[in-house]
Amino acid sequence: MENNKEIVRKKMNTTFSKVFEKELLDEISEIGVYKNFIKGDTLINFGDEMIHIPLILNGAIKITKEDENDDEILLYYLEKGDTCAISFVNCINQNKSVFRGVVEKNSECILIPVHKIENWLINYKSWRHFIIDSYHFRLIEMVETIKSLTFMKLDDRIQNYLKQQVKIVKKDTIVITHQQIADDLNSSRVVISRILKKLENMGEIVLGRNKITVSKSF
DNA sequence: ACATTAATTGTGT
DNA sequence: ACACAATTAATGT
Repeated sequence: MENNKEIVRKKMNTTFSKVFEKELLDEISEIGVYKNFIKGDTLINFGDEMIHIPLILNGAIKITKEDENDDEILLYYLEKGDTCAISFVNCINQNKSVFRGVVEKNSECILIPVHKIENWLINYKSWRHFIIDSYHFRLIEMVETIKSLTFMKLDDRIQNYLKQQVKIVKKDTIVITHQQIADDLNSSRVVISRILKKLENMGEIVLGRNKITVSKSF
């Protein structure tokens, strides 16, 4: 694949040109592998060895963790310009992944072999910043999530969830069932249905089978 | 066009 | 939480 290099370079320039310095961009085009993932693909699973770090060009990846009763907890989504910060820990100590990453929306990624990661931390300021920022952002986001878990009513959690989805698909119509929402928020379908109905009556959203349309002001 | 069926959503207890 | 009713989409005839 000789033109892989070209693709990587072009893609990097559109999404990451502001983030990384020239030399690093060069290295990435040398070594990165461009990959396309479609919805439903599993990027990384529990126990998998981390051999690559993904840089997300677009689309969305859903990151989950399994709890004791092996149901999944939704941690966060990776979107354009993101990377899986948590996975760096795994790489650096050669650990297996504790998380699962499933493609939520067709995504383009550039895969970076892990052995480069550490060198770049030393050699490139922009890389350091990228990683640390990424960590910082995740941390903030997780704090928000915890806050919403402990303090916020399910009503608000659903609203947050919907906002998130709207952002991901960039449309105001989400294709999803109540059951799936319930799974993501660790609630039950009936409760979700009731709250969604309430939101519909308040004019915030319009419900349809397998879809939810949020109003403009949402 | 109509009937059947399965999946999703709504509601009362 | 459960059970059941109602609605919707898909499929076959």
